[in-house]
Amino acid sequence: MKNVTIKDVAKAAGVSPSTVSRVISDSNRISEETKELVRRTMRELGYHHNAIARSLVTQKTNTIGLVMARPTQQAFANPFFSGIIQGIAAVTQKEHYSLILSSTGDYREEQEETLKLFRNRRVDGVILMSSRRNDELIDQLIKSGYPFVLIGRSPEHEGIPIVNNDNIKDTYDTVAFLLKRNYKKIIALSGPEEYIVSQDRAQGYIQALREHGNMDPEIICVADFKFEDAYQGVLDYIKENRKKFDAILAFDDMLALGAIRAIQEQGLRIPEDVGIIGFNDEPMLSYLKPALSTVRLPIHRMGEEAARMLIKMLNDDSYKGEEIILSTELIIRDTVR
Amino acid sequence: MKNVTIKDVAKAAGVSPSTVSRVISDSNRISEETKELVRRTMRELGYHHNAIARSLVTQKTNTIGLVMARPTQQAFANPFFSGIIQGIAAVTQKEHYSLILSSTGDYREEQEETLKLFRNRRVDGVILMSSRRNDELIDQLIKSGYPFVLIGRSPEHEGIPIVNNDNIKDTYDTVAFLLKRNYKKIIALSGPEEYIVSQDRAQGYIQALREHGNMDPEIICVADFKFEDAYQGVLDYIKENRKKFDAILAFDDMLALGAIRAIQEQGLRIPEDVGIIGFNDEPMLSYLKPALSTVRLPIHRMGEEAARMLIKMLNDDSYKGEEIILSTELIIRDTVR
DNA sequence: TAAAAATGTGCAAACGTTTCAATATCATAA
DNA sequence: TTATGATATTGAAACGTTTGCACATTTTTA
Repeated sequence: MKNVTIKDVAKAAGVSPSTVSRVISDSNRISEETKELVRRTMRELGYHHNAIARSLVTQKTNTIGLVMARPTQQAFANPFFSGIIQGIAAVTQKEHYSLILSSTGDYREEQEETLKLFRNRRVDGVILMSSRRNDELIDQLIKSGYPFVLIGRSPEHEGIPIVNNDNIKDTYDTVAFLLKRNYKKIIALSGPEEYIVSQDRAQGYIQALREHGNMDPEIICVADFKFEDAYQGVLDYIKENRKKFDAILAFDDMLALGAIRAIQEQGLRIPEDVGIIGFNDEPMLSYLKPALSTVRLPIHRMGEEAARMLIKMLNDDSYKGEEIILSTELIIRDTVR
Repeated sequence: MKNVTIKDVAKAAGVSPSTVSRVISDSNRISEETKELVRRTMRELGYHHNAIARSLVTQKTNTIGLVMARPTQQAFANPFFSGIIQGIAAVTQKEHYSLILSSTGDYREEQEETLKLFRNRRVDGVILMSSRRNDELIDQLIKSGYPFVLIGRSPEHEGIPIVNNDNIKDTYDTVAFLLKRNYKKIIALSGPEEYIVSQDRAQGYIQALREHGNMDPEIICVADFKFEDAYQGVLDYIKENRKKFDAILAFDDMLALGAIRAIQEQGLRIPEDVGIIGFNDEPMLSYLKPALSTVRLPIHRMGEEAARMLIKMLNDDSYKGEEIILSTELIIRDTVR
């Protein structure tokens, strides 16, 4: 019941361990007959390579890490992250990489955990699933020369490998669209402003309003990208201001869901009294009634591209990654007139 | 820029590598002064242990694998799995285990991948996120003596470590509840019957009807635990049978969502004309209108318990795991009268 | 005061690979 | 023939730990 090692195979086949190793890597310095013999022996003995031992000498783990960069609870509650993971998993699996998940309670801890992943040689690289202002983790990774790809962007770090959509432009366009549909007073509903994605969308929103010169921007910022927070936030806003808006642009579908709930509860009609557009296109919400209009992000694809890029970086020293900006699509369903 | 190893620390501190190693493991055979000295040296040199090298000798990876046992796409589309992962991640993180994600396109492939995880010594154990009839993977794992915990159950394998709810009973109770609320003709809406969870719920449903002796069971089986399939399935059923039911028990919230959509589209009212209950209590759906009534599973907790059990098995040879059956809670919201 | 026990440390082997450099074998060219 | 170069194979070191055993020193016991 002991593990079959390369040495066992070597002995049984009457060759040296180095030969067996070369057969495994299909080196062209080994004759066909020997290869055949060794392969047969491996099969007979039930040999399987030991990834640990291999990693020790090659200094590669063939593993990439996935760091949420959000509190676990929060991250998993939002289907956006599941989509990203799914995309990443598809690629890692195909490329024979393992995927390890790192997710902790808070940002500080996560930063530490991520660095440990590298220092303890558990991963060859990581994918960061979101970024915040002055992201120290990114500083550290760059300083240490640890390979990573960011899903999102970091204004303070020019030229790092990222996969993203153009949030400023996408938001700008969406606001412009709402104005064209004759909505007069559009407010924004954002998650925590420490995230770059919140900032970028806010910027696009503000810019669009300014350029169309017809009103002041107004952003409701809630504590988390969750419907509970959005629900409460919008409810409070309505009560305080006695309405005073006819459209909400939510920076996330979950937020949009909360907004819908609050609005309906106040007896306002969607989309007649208030129009709503979200972000992400969480599939489930297209089954809502009214079905949510939203800016569709190629979420799955973003995960794929990030994984592909990272793996390429790991295998080609001359490749330092790039900036991939994917385009989005405005999906209009029931929540705008 | 080279990696600081135990040897470097040893040299710098003027002790032997074994002493350094013993300081790391906080052996009580080392004097306090030596420990202090070595620790200081480690800090000064910026030492971090190499998990790979450690694993090679200890024959432990401190890593557990997560196998979906569902096609990737399907698994991630259902929030149930995110919840489980979240629970598992919480525990692994606390116990300093790494979590690796295995998910492939199909069952066959996944089986192979899972065994590889063990054979290539990447994991110490795995958590299986669901089971099917005559699950061969489970056979193999048992045969090879690889530690695992199943979330769910497998009728063919008595006494294996599992975390589950009592699906038969829970479904039975739910049907009984609907009957008490005076629903007369309850049909079931199930996912693929190859999954044990589908079978168990079907059994509970059938049993409840039989014992209350008032009608024949009728189960709509759709291809996947997804709303699209449920929507179409229920639509077809209504059209074929010109209704003929006043309640649907969906074996999953996603299915319930699809059912709601189909029913509303046919101009039937919920809950007056048709009552609906789902399974899982996906949080998002409580924000639906009408808010979904559902059997709440302690999803997060299930993940936690599974991880805890597995880790205990890995660290205590005498502990072979157990059967943890968690209780559920019927949450009544708007979709039943 | 000698023997026994406790305490602290080091040596060297082992974990299972990969890979550099060296060697053995054989056909080819001069 | 003999040197020349391919071709095929091997030996041994290295990757960074842990750990059983031996050794040396100190303390305790009788």
